[in-house]
Amino acid sequence: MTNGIVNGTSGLENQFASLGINGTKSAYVPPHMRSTQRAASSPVVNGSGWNDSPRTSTPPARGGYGGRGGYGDRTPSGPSPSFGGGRRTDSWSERPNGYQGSPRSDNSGPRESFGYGHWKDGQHVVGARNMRLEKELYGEAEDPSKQHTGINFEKYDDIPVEATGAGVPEPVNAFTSPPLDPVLLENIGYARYTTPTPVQKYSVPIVAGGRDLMACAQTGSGKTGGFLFPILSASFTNGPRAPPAEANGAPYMRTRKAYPTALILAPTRELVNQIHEEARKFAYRSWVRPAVVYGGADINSQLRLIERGCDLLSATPGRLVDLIERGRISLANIRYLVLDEADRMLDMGFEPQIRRIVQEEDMPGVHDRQTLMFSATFPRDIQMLAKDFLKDYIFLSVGRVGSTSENITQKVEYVEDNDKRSVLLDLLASQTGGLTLIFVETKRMADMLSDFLLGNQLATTSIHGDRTQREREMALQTFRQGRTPIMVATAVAARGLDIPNVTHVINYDLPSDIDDYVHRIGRTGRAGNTGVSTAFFNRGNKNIVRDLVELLREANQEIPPWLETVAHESGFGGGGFRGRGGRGGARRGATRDFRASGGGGGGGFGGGGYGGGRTSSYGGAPQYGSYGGGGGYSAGSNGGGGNGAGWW
DNA sequence: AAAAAAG
Repeated sequence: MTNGIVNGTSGLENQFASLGINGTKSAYVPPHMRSTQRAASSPVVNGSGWNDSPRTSTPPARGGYGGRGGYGDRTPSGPSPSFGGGRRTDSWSERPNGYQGSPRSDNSGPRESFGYGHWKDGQHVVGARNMRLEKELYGEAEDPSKQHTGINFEKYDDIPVEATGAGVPEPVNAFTSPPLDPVLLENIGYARYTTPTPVQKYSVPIVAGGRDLMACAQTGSGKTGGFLFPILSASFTNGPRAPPAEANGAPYMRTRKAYPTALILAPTRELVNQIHEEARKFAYRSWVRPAVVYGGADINSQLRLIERGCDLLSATPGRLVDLIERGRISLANIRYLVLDEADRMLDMGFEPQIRRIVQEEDMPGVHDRQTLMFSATFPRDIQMLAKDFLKDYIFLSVGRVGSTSENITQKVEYVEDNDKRSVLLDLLASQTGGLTLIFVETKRMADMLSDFLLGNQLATTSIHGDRTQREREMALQTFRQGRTPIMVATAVAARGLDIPNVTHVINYDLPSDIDDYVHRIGRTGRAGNTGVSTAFFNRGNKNIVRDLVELLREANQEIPPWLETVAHESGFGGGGFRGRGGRGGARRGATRDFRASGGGGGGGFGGGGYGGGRTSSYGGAPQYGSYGGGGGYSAGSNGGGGNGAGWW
């Protein structure tokens, strides 16, 4: 049994492997060689007779799906309203009830059925290709808003990974079958993902091995794929699970209740929407019907949609509870529970709702499901809370432990409240291209500031919780498209949103919690791209200054001397009480497996299985060795601007 | 103290 493994994905053994020295592992392909080699000869898919399927960086042309049979009917007819009877068997449960998976969401005519698969007689019947749908899901090869190119693979392989817990499996180094289902590999190819990110390399075998997971990974590091890939892969292979018989014995087909097998919870509506869109990409042509529910939108249309298929459900907590109360969704069939932005989901505002959904409805217990938690930050007290929902989990930490990405150049400027507007205008005037996201602390300030910017002929939109859902989604859309390249936002946009081409995040108001800061600036510098963040700091922000300085130091950022002085002077005073009971002096930022640092002292470890895992930091290959200047932001504003320590 | 999440 391995109690703890510590690995860097560019560790020595991998370098040896690339030289052919280590014959036992799959050959390591240097990052810069991967796409070319793949396009030239090496098929991604192997081990299941799919080697003849062409794979290039673009989806194969129609008909290029030249695989073999074995998936049964792949005729263009796709699923028709006629199937649905008959008996099936599957490896998840044996129920002679003729259940064939979710109702079709493609019952509007044969042509519309293209792109949707089904499960029949223990076989995954993959739907025919649907070029219109593919275009919608994956975009054009040239459309940058639909894809994640620019991924800095060189940097990915310098990212240290730390996995602790009993029996950590070896990471995978490529998208291959096994362990991934061939249908999923096809979809990954359509989405033009070529190499798993570090979090995916680990999460795939961990989830495939039936383990629970607490994953702490940098923003923009592929967390969504980290849970969607293993869940969808297993779902494709295992087929649907028949819903349990209702207590009243009524045949389930007569109820209009949905029985998802995977549930993904996230803290904002927009994030849930984004996850759902990713799920649609990777569930393409399979039997799995992704669905999404969240508040602020018409519930009846959501009800109609989940009636047409709801196998993998992305939801915000409030609307989900509503639908459970209405008897339209049951969690009795859940196999996989995912908490995205898990530290937020278990924070004061959400924890009671989460507890209700997970523990007080009909969801299978912790031993009868797999639970996965993901976040960029994972404070120790939240980890302790999280153990209620996990069993003998593996803790995964990707990236500089508990710190932010060096892809982001972080600047801090001293700006009095009264000067913020004019400094902001100067800052925006010096912008060149790219999108700018401006964070403020209150909804009212978001309105006022966006009005102010609009009054200065700057194409600006805003997003916050008092705007209608329609307005929120429109704001996000015009921002993404660059029609309003400036967006003023509250915390609603701080987490998880993946908006390509955000080059600048401005903390017009600093948050009081350093983790909020980490998530906010994580809206830029995504997927290996670089970005800039600027924070306006003044005496009102003393409460965050020590954590901020510490964070900047860990991320190898320049620290303005005056800021260091302030941090020093605030001593014990600033921090102190954080309003979140119990957190007290718990060190923030340094996100480690709390089990490894004496966490057992407080009441033992729930699962009981954790023997002696240890955490040690990865000290091997030079991390971010090539990161040099950062591109012209180094000498700038921070030091000079006359912000002496005398202010304090 | 504020934001988010049900209506």
